[in-house]
Amino acid sequence: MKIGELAQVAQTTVETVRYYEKKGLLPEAVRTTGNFRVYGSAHLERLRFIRNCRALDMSHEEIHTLLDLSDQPAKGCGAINTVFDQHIAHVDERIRELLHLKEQLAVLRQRCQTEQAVDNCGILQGLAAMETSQKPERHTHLG
Amino acid sequence: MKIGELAQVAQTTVETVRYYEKKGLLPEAVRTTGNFRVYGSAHLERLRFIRNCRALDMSHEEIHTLLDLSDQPAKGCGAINTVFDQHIAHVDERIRELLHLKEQLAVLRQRCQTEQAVDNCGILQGLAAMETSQKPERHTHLG
DNA sequence: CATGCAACCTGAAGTTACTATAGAGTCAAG
DNA sequence: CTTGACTCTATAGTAACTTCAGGTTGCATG
Repeated sequence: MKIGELAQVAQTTVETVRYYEKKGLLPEAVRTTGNFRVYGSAHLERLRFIRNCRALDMSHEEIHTLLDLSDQPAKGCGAINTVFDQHIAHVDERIRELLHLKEQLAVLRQRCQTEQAVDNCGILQGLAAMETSQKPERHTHLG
Repeated sequence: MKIGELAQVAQTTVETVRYYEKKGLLPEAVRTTGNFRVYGSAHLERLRFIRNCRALDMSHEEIHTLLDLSDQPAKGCGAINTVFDQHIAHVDERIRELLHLKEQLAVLRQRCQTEQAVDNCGILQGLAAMETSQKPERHTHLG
């Protein structure tokens, strides 16, 4: 099949497929005489795998690692489980961060219940006065 | 004060300060004869405000809007509250997304409790077989 | 006075994971 | 033989910075 069909059955776009190839997540496809890419079921499987990992918010780096590991059947799957567990930890971390943010936002929100003059707006006052305690170190690739 | 001191007291970096100026979040600073930027307390206040908004994961666009609104004391703070409420909704949405992810990850994780041959790894099988139901439409700027 | 060094300057490129655009080539149908 | 859908490459844009290269400024020391 050609790239359009591949993209469609894998629920993604043509541009994304070409992008994955350029980034080395998908192996290069065979070309027709007219220079069109041609794909088989192995490509489709791999692309589906990648898209599923992305749907779980894994980074390309994580996916690359998983693909490399699964291409080496000699080794067991311990390393795979490790990558997976680390990713779960990323997600947990980000959830904790966001819950903390939500709390701070709720506190600020309470400071302005009614429409007022800007000078009296409790939210603005809070935003100006807050002490930036949180350092923006990201321990996760999740935004 | 010069840019280094400003950055330090506002808990950020020199590069970030220059970046905010270029992007129009911070007004341009007066320069010394040697072309060094010089800042006063108004700049510091605004920079702190921006950093606090960033600590709450607001986008530059949201911050820009807030700054514009607070520069117009004529109007009330209704619009400000609206921006704020929308941001809270962004955070909530992202939390929901991540909780959903976490659930899917947990299910997958259960499929491989022990070290095995790669071919038998339930996680890999799951990643290959999953149906990409979730479309990656982002209703939030939070990654 | 020369020299060293930290702090400052500008402009451009790199980061992530794509998306979008421009301009050109391929191929099957009418 | 032309139309139109599909494909190709290469480049730029997105968010919010960070990093880098290469060049000043200004203060202190020898």
